[in-house]
Amino acid sequence: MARPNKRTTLREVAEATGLSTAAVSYALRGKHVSKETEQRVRQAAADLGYEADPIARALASGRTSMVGVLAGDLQDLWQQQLMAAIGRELLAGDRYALILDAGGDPDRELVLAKQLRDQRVDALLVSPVNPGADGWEAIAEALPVVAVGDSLSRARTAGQVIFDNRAGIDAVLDYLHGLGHRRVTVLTPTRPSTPDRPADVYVREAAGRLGLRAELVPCPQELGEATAVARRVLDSEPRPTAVFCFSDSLAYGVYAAAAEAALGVGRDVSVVGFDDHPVSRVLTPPLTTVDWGLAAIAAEAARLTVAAIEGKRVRKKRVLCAPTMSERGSAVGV
Amino acid sequence: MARPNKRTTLREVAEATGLSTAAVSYALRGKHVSKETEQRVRQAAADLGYEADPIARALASGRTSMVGVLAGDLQDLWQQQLMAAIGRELLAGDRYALILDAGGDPDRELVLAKQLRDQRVDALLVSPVNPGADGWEAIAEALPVVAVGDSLSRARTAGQVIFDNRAGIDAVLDYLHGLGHRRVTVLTPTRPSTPDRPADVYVREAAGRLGLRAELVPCPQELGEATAVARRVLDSEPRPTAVFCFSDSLAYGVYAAAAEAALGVGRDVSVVGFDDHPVSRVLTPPLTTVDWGLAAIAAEAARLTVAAIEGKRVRKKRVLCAPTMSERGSAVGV
DNA sequence: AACGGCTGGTTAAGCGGTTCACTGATGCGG
DNA sequence: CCGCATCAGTGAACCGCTTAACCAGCCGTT
Repeated sequence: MARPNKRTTLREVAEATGLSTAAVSYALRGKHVSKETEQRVRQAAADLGYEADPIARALASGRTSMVGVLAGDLQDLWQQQLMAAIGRELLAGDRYALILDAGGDPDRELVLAKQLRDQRVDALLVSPVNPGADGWEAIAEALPVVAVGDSLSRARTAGQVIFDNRAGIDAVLDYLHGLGHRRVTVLTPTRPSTPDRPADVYVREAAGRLGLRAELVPCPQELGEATAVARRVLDSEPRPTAVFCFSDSLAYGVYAAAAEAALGVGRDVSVVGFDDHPVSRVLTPPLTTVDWGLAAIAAEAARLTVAAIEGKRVRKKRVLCAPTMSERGSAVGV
Repeated sequence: MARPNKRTTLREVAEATGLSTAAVSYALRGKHVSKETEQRVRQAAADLGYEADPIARALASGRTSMVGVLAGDLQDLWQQQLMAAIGRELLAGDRYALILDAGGDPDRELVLAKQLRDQRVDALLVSPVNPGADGWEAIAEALPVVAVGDSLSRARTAGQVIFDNRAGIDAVLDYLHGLGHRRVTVLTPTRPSTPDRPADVYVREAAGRLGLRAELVPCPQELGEATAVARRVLDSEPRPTAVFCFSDSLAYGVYAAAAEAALGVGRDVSVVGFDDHPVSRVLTPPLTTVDWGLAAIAAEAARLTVAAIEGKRVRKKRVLCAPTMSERGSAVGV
């Protein structure tokens, strides 16, 4: 009763055409009716300016045409880019992205996921998020879940777009090792409750293999806080010769801290990022980073999600994204 | 019928307590029932794990607890930031942001606004968007519209958060003039169908007043395209001594183009931005820009929106954001 | 004693679609 | 010419919640 705005309803179209509401409903979705009445109904609907109410439709059919998108941390600029791209991609397919931001808090992810499920979204697209916790099962049971992220998730999903993190990490550490670096600090996103992420393990393994000292330091994505952490890292004795950041956002913090300390990035300290955000190439020196192909990721994620909703069986439920090193000027030999 | 997942329904709670569904409905919203039954119902609901279905509720009540947010162009990094902030802000008030991106296409804005209306969002929050076109009236009639943007909109709105664009533009051009610049190129977002935006007018007026030559050049926000445009600007003869960009994203394009041409920003050409995106301070030299106070904007926008939904009368329906020049190293005297 | 006014609750009518089960024609092979 | 499948279309039961309208007590008035 809240909004007494008179939308034209299905019933009115039915009356106008002298058909039953059922017939109209079918006709508008091109099912089960003769070509002729379909045309008649379409015409009448257009004349009356009828458009189906998504809410009513959702209640009756159980479908909403909304996809819940759960972002791990929208402070991360790259994730902002990804969300924007996913939103566009879904909209192109006449679906809406309901984007929620866990703000880097792993405990929050599940709560938000449940909220999205209660909103009756048709599917859930979780982006860099850790679906390791219990409770995800219950959600995956209720609706298709597509995961975009670091590592293969053993949870049941309708699809996964995976960054081959091990390959990316190996590539970067190999690269740094080749340049002669032996003391590397690795800035990782803060994720208090998940101490043993695969990424951390990959780093340790690669470091062991290469015989270099890699110190893992958790770091918030927000620039101010990242700068503060980077400040401490650059102040530490002995100073690492290189800093490897798990996201370009974190690398920006290192640039800021280095500038404050009058240290030259690419001269006094090497920096490598992990995303290839557009602005990274604008920095001085341009940030050497790892490109995952954001556009493709967004497209694949959307494709898998839509396929899952429509119940189509997809050829590849798992898409592996290979890393490409964008070698620029921020990392040099010691 | 689509999802046969058995949620607990209101009816089940009613049966469990021996009350009518109406009583339960009232009780859970703390209305019209005795303290005692309210407790009893709450308990039963908790025991059964009942949570109201938002869709059914929306259909019956006409309220969805979703706010439609229309972004003018999510290629702009600052708008990404703004959307993220608005999303957080609304979520904190138990509302969801349904964010759609017009991608810089003014013709698209109205279409998307209508889609949001049809989704029965409780309110519409339009961010840097031009609600000048016809058709907005019809939307404002159907639901409260809050505008965040450059200029005072004469359209009926439930609230406005306005960047005092004239003040910002004056400040920048005064500043550049004071530094001795007389030939300035102004990069403005592309908005084909709105040739006479207030901002353009402000620029012309200020330029006239100060006696400096200001050339307006439209430019897409996407970095690659912005770089291309900037390239042409920097190649032109005579080269402008300063480039004033209507968003920091555009300024990044100028940085990129300048680097290619081996021109030093702040040496061979001055650059001023218009947003103060976090990374702007990380560039070399740090970008001189105009800060509007993003956090406050997001908070005010959310406040106005929520107030409008709840029908509260607000004290200030119009919030004017004053610009602050963040004077850094990218603009210097000629 | 009759009356009016709470209080705490019930009944039932929606909200605007979807979809299942069913009916009346029509077409068609045998 | 009959039985049977097919096609178009209808009726009505939902989907799960909100809310206007009504009702039965109970208490305090005049």
